[in-house]
Amino acid sequence: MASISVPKAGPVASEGHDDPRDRILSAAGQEFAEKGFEAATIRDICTLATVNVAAVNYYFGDKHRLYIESVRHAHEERSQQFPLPEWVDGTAAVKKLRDFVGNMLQRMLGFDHPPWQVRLMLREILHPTDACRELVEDYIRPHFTVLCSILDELTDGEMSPPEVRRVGLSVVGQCFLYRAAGDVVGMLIPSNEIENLHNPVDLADYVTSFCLAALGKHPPLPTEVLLNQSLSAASGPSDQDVKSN
Amino acid sequence: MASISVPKAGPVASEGHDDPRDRILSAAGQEFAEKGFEAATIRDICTLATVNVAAVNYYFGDKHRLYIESVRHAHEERSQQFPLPEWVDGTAAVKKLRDFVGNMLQRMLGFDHPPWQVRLMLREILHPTDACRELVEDYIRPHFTVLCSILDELTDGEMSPPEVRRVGLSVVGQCFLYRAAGDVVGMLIPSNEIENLHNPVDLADYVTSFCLAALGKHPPLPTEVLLNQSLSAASGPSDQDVKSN
DNA sequence: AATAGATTCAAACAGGCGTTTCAAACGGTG
DNA sequence: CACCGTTTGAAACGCCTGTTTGAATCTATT
Repeated sequence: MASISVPKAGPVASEGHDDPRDRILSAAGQEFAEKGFEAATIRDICTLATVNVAAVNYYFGDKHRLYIESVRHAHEERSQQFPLPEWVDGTAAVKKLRDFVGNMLQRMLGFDHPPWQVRLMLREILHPTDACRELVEDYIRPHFTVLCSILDELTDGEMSPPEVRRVGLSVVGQCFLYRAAGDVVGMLIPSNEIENLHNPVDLADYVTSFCLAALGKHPPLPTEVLLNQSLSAASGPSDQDVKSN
Repeated sequence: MASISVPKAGPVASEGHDDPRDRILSAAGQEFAEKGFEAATIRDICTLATVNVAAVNYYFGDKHRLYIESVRHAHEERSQQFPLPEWVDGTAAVKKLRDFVGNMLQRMLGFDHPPWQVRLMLREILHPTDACRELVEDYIRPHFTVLCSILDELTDGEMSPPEVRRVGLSVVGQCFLYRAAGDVVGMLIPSNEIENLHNPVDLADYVTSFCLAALGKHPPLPTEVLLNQSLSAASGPSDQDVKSN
């Protein structure tokens, strides 16, 4: 009784995408991302995954453990899709910052509709549950650490680590708003303006410029056209294709 | 049948705080804020409000309309608690910006634990439902408009309205991160650092300085001690009071 | 082919949910 | 007091939830 049979808990578990376990994980991620833990139902998940309701209990034990696993699955997948940029030695810190911001915005906002993985992770960030700590340590902290090291390099150690972290949060915050409160932003800003100024690419240029100007590494802001050009020109292997290695 | 009896829909509805309708509204706000729409149960709400379950149907019709009303109730209460700052003619734009940011952070982060009103509104911002549009028009847009006018004044019209809005979102985003993703921020930053650098007052100084520096209205960033002093000194009457102790 | 285990399935379970019912209690008015 | 509309109360109604059951089916080894 109750001894949740763990059928394939071994390391070699899921490869084929028609593995029922994978299908459940994927369906659960989408449902949890869209409706949240409470509102998503096991029946809907199983219908979407074309498996019987009992399969959830069979593979994961219960709904809560399915949720935990689906969050892990989501951020592992997303890590592979958008790996951290890597730069050759000697890359200018300014370019690194622009690449990083571009990568972060691409990851957060996506090209079109952001995939369910991002929305699921966002839910966990906004209303943390057990799955949060792992998400932070495996996914968020590594990214944030890279950002801080870029900022530190950029300012030649003029700022203390705590100050660097604060600036890092400023950078993240500017991007995060669009992801977390995107609907409200869309209500505050005319739609044509959103396309022109608030798309991932232009936003990356803008946020970078804003940050550089604040740090005194660039002229003050209302000179964006020039900055856009210089930054776009400077960005060799552009965003999104970061995984050039 | 089903003609939801609206007992006191008239203008003079609720004053005394032992009005059952008010008690339900308050209890519902807390429950919805803490658990979300789906997870909050009418039975728990009614227990908290010390009324019978039937009272919800009697006063509000159903759970959904109770939710809508509780969101409205929350942002109306919060608007009174933290009204927009008002300045005498001739107040420096720099000071206005600092006041505005301070007010926003106090409203978002509160002195200690943010009250349920803020958390309920946050839920609506993050996962908008029917109640969102009203929240935006009555609460968020007025604030954002004030911020934009301050930024416009600050830059002497050097920036176009769209550019001003973009800078406005940068300011909001930096504050919003702490409210929406506060738990994750707490995991990324050492706790003593949070108290020292990430409290509402110091954050207001920092965000203001960051923005001013980016706009070229102040020296670049790593000179915060000086800026802090000048800004704090400049802040005359209001600041909604940051509890002067 | 036979066996043993892993996996799937339809069906049912107990419990909690939002909502409704209808009678009792209330409170001001003739 | 008797009246009547308003408000409260305990109990019940379906419905849907997560979970479990036990038999049927598949898969691979003997």
